[in-house]
Amino acid sequence: MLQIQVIRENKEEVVRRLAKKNFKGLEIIDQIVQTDADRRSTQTELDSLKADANAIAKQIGEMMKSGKKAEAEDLKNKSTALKETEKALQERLNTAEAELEKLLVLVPNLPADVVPEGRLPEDNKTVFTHGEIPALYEGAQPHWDLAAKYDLIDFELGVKLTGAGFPVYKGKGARLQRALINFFLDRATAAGYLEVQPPILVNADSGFGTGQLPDKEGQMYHVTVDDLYLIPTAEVPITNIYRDVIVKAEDLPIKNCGYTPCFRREAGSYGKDVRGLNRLHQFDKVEIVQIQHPDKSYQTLEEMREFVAGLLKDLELPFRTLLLCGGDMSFASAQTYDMEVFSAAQQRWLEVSSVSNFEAFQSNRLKLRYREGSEKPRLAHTLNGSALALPRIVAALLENNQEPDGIRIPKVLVPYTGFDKIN
RNA sequence: GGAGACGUGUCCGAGUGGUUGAAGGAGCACGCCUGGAAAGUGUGUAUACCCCAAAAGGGUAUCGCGAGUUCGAAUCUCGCCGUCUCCGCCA
Repeated sequence: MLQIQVIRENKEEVVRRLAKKNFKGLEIIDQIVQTDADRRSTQTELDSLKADANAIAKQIGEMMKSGKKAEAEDLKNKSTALKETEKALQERLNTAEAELEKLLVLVPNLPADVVPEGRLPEDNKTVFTHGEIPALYEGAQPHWDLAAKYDLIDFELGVKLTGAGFPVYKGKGARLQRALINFFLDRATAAGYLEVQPPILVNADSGFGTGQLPDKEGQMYHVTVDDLYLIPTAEVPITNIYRDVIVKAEDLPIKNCGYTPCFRREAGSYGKDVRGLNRLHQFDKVEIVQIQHPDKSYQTLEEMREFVAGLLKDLELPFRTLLLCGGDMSFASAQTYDMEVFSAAQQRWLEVSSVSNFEAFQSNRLKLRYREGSEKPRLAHTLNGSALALPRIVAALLENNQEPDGIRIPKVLVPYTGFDKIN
């Protein structure tokens, strides 16, 4: 959520920058400015009315003490009359505030200046590539066939237990999952991230805090009996740890990491995009989150990007880093890098990580602030990134490392898997 | 899940309808004191929004959250959330 002061004071600039994000509701900005003006004038009026009423109440109190009952009665009537106006104004203020919030929540974050123009994936800018695209032997298979061949993942069984998109990992397949999770967590910890194990169900306040609600309500599984949501990413509970918190400036950056399963309804997905591990309803991911001072958040974004790239290098996977264009970025992000690995049998790039700086967009919803000395609290910046999402990593590992006699495990993972070959 | 008790500021803790944003204490910050420290002592110590070009200053709201009663609520009523104790159940 953008800060109302920012919109109020820099309306032209906001409109201009939103255009890059392909935001079509520019008239919303006008409505916001107008609703805000109404809200403020109403509050001014209401506050002064309340001040009068408070003063009268105080006088009545003094009269009651000194026994001037009759005079107090007069004042009571006067105060009762004020209350009628007060009630109407209060309702108007409530309406204006609700309306303002409803509108503000519709406005996406402003993209950073370096974000390229464009609305399609083709407009994303490749800023880095690494590794050779492997030449596979004759008869190489896509990961879903390999998973069946070596009995690593049972998609059919998942359908029986739950439904499509909930695979069952077995044997070395399950072990590989565990190995990757541990490897990612160890690396994040070594990089200074504090590991946390958050709940994987969250309440509506948390969903709102990171921007999943109300914008993407349909993307989350909703446990209606208890009104809780299954998290689509650990970003939600981890970032919400800092909801309504004022941290000391010297404690920044705050670095947290965590492993959680993630749940996404993925309504509307179909075809080759969802084949095998490409898109699941439940998947595992290690997430890194930072709370940072506004002056340093872009430097931090680059560090996080480097960190994720380091993981992919160590896993010996060919990858590229994209700087997303305005139209392809998420609602809440100011700047996003996507990391994609090349899946050799499918001959396509698969997104395995998204690293973003949200600037103060999430903080504003979260009321996440930092304080410098004795100054007024100011909104902190939040950042997060996948480090990493497992299924597509597994897909690429299986496909790229397949050899006639089995699938080779990258060296860094062997201590975690306990085997160097799947056969 | 059932019964009961409770929920006050960074912390402890007073406060059952009338200048209470909230006594007192601790902690913290700054100053005095000291060779230095402790002790002592003085001052300060929430957040949001509104008015004001800004600062200064003023106003409103906030004692778990929300609604209500009242001229006036931390104090009374209702709902919700949470904590504790006992019972039940259980990994």
